[in-house]
Amino acid sequence: MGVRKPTLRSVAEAAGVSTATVSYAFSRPDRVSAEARTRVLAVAGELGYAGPDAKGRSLRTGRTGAVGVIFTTGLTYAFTDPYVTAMLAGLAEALEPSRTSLMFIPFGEVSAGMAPDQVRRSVDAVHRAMIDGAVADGLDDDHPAVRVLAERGIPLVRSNETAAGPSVVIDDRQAGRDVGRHLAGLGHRDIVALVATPHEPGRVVEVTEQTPLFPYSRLRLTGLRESLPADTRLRVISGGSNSALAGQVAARAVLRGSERPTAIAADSDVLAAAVAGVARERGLWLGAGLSLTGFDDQPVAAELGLTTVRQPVHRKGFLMGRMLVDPDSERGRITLPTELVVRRSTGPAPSVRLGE
Amino acid sequence: MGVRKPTLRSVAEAAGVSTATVSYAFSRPDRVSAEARTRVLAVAGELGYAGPDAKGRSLRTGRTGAVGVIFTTGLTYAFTDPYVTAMLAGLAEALEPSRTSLMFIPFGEVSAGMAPDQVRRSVDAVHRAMIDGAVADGLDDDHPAVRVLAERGIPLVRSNETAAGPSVVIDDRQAGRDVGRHLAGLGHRDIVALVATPHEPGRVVEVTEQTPLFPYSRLRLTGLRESLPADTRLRVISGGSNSALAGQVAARAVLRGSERPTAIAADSDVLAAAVAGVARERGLWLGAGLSLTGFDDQPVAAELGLTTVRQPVHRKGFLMGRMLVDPDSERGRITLPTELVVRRSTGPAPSVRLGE
DNA sequence: TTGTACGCGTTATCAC
DNA sequence: GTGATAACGCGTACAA
Repeated sequence: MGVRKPTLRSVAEAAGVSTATVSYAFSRPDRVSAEARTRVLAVAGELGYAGPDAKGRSLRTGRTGAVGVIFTTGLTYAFTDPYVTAMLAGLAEALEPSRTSLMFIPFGEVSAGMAPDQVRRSVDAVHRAMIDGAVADGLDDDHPAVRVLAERGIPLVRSNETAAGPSVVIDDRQAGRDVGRHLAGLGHRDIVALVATPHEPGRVVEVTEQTPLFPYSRLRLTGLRESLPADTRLRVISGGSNSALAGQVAARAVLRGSERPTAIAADSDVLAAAVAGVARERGLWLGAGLSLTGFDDQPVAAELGLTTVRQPVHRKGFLMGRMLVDPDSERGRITLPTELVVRRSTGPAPSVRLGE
Repeated sequence: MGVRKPTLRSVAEAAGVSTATVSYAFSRPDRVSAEARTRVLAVAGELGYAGPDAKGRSLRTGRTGAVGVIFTTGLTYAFTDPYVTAMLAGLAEALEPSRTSLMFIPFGEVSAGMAPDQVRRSVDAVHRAMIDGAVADGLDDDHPAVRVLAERGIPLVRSNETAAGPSVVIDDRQAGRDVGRHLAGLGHRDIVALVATPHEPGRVVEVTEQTPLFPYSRLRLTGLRESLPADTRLRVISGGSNSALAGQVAARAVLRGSERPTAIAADSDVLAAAVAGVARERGLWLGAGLSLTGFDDQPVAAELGLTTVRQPVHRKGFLMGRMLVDPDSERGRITLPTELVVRRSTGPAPSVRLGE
């Protein structure tokens, strides 16, 4: 006596109707007589049949009712990043009306010299994910995950400007220029750009041409460079992936010794907040001894009086979700506005530099 | 000429082999000769076949490679709650080795008088979710989501003590007693317990016997009551679901006028942090004019010098995940320890009360 | 309402 | 050791 789970077919047999009738009784009540329906439901109840199986249904319909989010940072980090959570909130809001679920797909950090076996396993995860569409932030066109999704024919919406295909973006290069112009206008000629790079935070690296960068960082740096006078000294460093720890170690390295810059342009408010903490330890006054900019304009920026670039993160997530779920929504690329919000963390560069 | 997506069968035909061979070529490389394998992969490449379809495979194997997380708070709120994100981080860590994905399933707030239609749609979402297992926090046994999962035969791990079945819990009642004993020992006899309730934050309600509470709140309140002397005045209020806003409105209501308590026991650090902010506005000194306790011991608690109950949230999530993916892991119920962390936000009750 | 192809792959079993 | 055969897995949609 197999006590196997009841199926739609077994219910149909027990109720003496066709499988189609059972299916309709559950999924399209109006397509079946009330009488037949109650009978089917009664039998189903007796047998402990809970309704059409999700896997069978999705095979048949070709849809899964879920949208994937590809993470390249490890979910543990992702959930602590306010940029990410804000975007997810917007995404969730867009999906809620259609009751579409969200699926989180962790993909290791490829560029950080991931072992081939690791890549393979990550690719497999993307391959196996039961999703109707996907969103991702900062994946270049040649990223394995992007390739796999394309092969599978799964629509992908990204939020980086380097993406070919549907995307919701900001003008990162222009934002970089805005920051550079602001700092240059205040007289800063020795600047450190602090970016996040895809590796475990804790180790400080000097960023060179060869260093793998997130697409947005590259664009912002381009903008930054363009807008700085030729005699500006610009160093680019990273303490690892976007986190307080990365900001701390980087700030400690930079603010120690005589090579201290007059301004630090951080690539996120999270990094900037960490720098602010270290600056305070060192007795540096933001906007005086050290100027500091962030990015995103998360709540922490206002709290700290941080000059930063405001971008509509929540809206970004919302629009990405809409592109996937709403067939009537705008296609192609949507560019959202950014705005430099000047607060008290930036000020005139110290006018006299010793040792020059 | 249908340009339909290639299937395993079409690849098999094109390569002149059986479907089994193609399947093995992708999923069990060792089960097929290297020669046949390369041929199959070559043909697959030509046809643009990306490998076995996830939906077909999952129907056949009965597995989806994902576990669900049931949310009753709206994803938008969830992502901003440090308790939730910490638990998710732990969960993600447990799932990562098996490359299991995480699926977020929003379920409206049932107890808050959800419309029947809403309930139905939420139930459907749980029904349709393609998951092998699920975790949930604070769902009672009679919650619709719990019922559906049981009917579907999907393993569920919860983190509330009221759960029958697998769970990872803390002793909430004991934690409540610890808080009560601490406050009573400091002489407090007029206490407000501030809890989260499942409704939109912003409106303050006095909690009565009939008010729907999260299971953990009920237990903590029981413990709190047990440990307070008989002459203690205890009021229980809520400003809505766990959030800064809920804490703010509740604190404003409570700290205004002559009915002000000498201590507030908040059910989370998030709520307590909000209370601390309002207290500061009112010129109340924590630990002197007003004593305040939190719950969870999130980083913010240490920052604010908040007396709170420490619970291993990350570990909770990790163990829940392990129970689902690791068949060798401990079954049944795991109880994790809590600890009252006394900081400067609690102090002796003002010795003389006016108006008594 | 019902009969019945069809969606796509997996895996035990068998034959060489 | 390799490859093929064929029986599933569960529901949906179209035609009758």
